[in-house]
Amino acid sequence: MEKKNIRIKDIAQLAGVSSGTVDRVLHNRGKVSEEALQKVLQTLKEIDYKPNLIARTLGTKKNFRIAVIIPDPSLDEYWAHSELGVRQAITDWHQYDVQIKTYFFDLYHKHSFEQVTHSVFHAKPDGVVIAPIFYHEALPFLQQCQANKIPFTVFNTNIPEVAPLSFIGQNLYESGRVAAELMCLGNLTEGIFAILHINEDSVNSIHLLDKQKGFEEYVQEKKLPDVKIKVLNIKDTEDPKDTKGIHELLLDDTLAGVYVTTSKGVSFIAELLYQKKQKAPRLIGYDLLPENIKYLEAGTISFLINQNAKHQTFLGVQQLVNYLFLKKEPPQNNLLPLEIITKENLSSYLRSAVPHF
Amino acid sequence: MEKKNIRIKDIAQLAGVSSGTVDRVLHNRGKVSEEALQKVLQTLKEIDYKPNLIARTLGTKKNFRIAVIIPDPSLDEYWAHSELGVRQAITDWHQYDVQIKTYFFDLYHKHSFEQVTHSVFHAKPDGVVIAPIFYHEALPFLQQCQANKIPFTVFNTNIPEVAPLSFIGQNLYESGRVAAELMCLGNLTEGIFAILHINEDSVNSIHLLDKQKGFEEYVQEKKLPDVKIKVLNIKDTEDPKDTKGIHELLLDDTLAGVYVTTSKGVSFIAELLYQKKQKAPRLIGYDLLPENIKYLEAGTISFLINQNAKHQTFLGVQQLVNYLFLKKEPPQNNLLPLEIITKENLSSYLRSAVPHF
DNA sequence: TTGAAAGCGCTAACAC
DNA sequence: GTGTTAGCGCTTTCAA
Repeated sequence: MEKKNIRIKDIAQLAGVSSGTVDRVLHNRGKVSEEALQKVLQTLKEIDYKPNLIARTLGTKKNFRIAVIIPDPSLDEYWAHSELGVRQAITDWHQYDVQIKTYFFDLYHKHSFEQVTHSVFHAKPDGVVIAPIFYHEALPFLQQCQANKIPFTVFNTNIPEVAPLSFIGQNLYESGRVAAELMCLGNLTEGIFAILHINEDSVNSIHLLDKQKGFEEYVQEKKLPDVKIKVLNIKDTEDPKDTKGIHELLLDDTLAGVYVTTSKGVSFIAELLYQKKQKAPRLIGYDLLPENIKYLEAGTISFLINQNAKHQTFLGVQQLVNYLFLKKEPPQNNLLPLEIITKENLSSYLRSAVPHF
Repeated sequence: MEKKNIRIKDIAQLAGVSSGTVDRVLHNRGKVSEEALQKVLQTLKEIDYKPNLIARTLGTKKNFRIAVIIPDPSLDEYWAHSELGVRQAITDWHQYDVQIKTYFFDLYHKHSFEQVTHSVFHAKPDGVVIAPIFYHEALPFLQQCQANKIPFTVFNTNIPEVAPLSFIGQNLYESGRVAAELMCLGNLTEGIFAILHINEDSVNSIHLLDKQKGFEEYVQEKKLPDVKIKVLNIKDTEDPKDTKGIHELLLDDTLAGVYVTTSKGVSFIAELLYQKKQKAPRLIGYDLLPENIKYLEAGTISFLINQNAKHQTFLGVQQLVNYLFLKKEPPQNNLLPLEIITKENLSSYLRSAVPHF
């Protein structure tokens, strides 16, 4: 019963070679005679060898440098959360020889993204974690990484063409469906449902369309003849020209619900509704930003769908480091659950920390 | 910048003692002179030493044996999920010298619980993970563990008196509030709300009362004069005497919602509602049991609150092993989020696995 | 191409 | 009490 674990030494003994040779075979580092190779492969086939990852890590002195590329957190609450995930990872790994360096780019200027990726590439890190917001600019960079065998994990938005080590994110279409479902709850089945894309950095808009599509299709499937869906794009909430549509919308008595597809936008609407103190439409938004929490607790926002920026980022780094450090292959796709946050379950979410690994 | 990490060796050097002494101080194994102790403590205060957990693990040859005590999974779907968490942990740790043995007891017979705890205690494991369903029987056992310095983590239901290494579970009062909140959504504010405790093993009933209280208080706070709450206890769904009340209830036209506090009970109600094809009251239950999933997808069940048995159990084992193996103190309380599952976000939950550590 | 051996940071046994 | 030392399983260097 007390099966001792099989060690490289054991394999060496069984195969009649030295442990060095076994190691060379295991990592096909070459410099192994055909004969020795066969002997080792043979014994490997016969037994179930699982390397001791802990010992491996200790044996490898290599000090990794990994680069995390995200939007500047000081410009955006959502990305501020994301950065917390990096922070977490940094402190987690600090004591080992893993240096995690964060590179910020300006969410609103693709040029700054290009600059950042250039300097990252120049720094030749051992791995990259990236939120590839700007598709067209990210693509060549990631291809470069690929060519140079720099592994990378991608989160927030995927770029499947470059086959990242892993992708962490959510299914946005389903996210839209969930929002629609929550909107329809309790026979809220007539009037206007508004979909608001607020303060979208234009690059993001493609993804917001996925949410919109999910929302629309759900409503369509429900066959609600008395529901009208209205879509509004608001570039800048500071610009009266842009917000005029919103004010009109909110005055409409038949407005039954508002779905804001961006995390930062919903508190703007909540604020307006809160001020006007009118019969409030149901309001659904994203993420546990401080402002959003405030209005969720006040009851102005009915639901928040949690995109869990912190967790996404943390997982991205985690999986990359595990891969580099422990040679542990992560799952290729990590679609996180679409968490529904209400006034009553909010605190249970705020309490529970990001899982530590 | 390239601060090398501080090793025990470094501390020894700084304090002018040997690494053996430092180790003794760090783990207060005694056999250290007051003088040496002070010198080491002093340098420890001056620097920020973080042990290399990886090296520590490798250095400790001890092979741990840990016992997991849960209800027999073959008797109960909920606990079947729980066991999956143990399985996960077993495979995770198998290759290291951690032997995890599961002990099942009969959920419906406290005597079997006693028997199991006896044999566990007899086996003198290095640690225990337990779902202490039977409070009165669990208490003396855990006190025994305490006295014998066998660390233990507790999940599902807490026994704070014995100060477990950690507790993993949910806040049941809040859980009830969430259920009530979901029940009231969309102005479902008149008629009967039924709270059903179904197939409760009598020991569990105390905890179900927490849920009930949360539900009732939420409704009370909402001040809904047209809502009546009805509480039913159904011991055995096979017993016509017990189920008579249910059938009557379901015939009542003013029945607006049904909240089933146990994970196994809700599919029974769903089945009845499904058959009768009547104007369905809103149905809320617990957990992603196969039957429950079926009725959630069919629309008969509106919401499931996920208690995440698998994750709870997995975490329990995980934290104990981390403590034993890496000497990593877990957080004392782990109240997991109250996850709201609907038809539309279900698949996102089914997809996402238990986080691997 | 191969084997032997040092060493990663820590633990624990063993002399002194 | 204290310092020394031999591992833990793996990687990696260095002779042979």
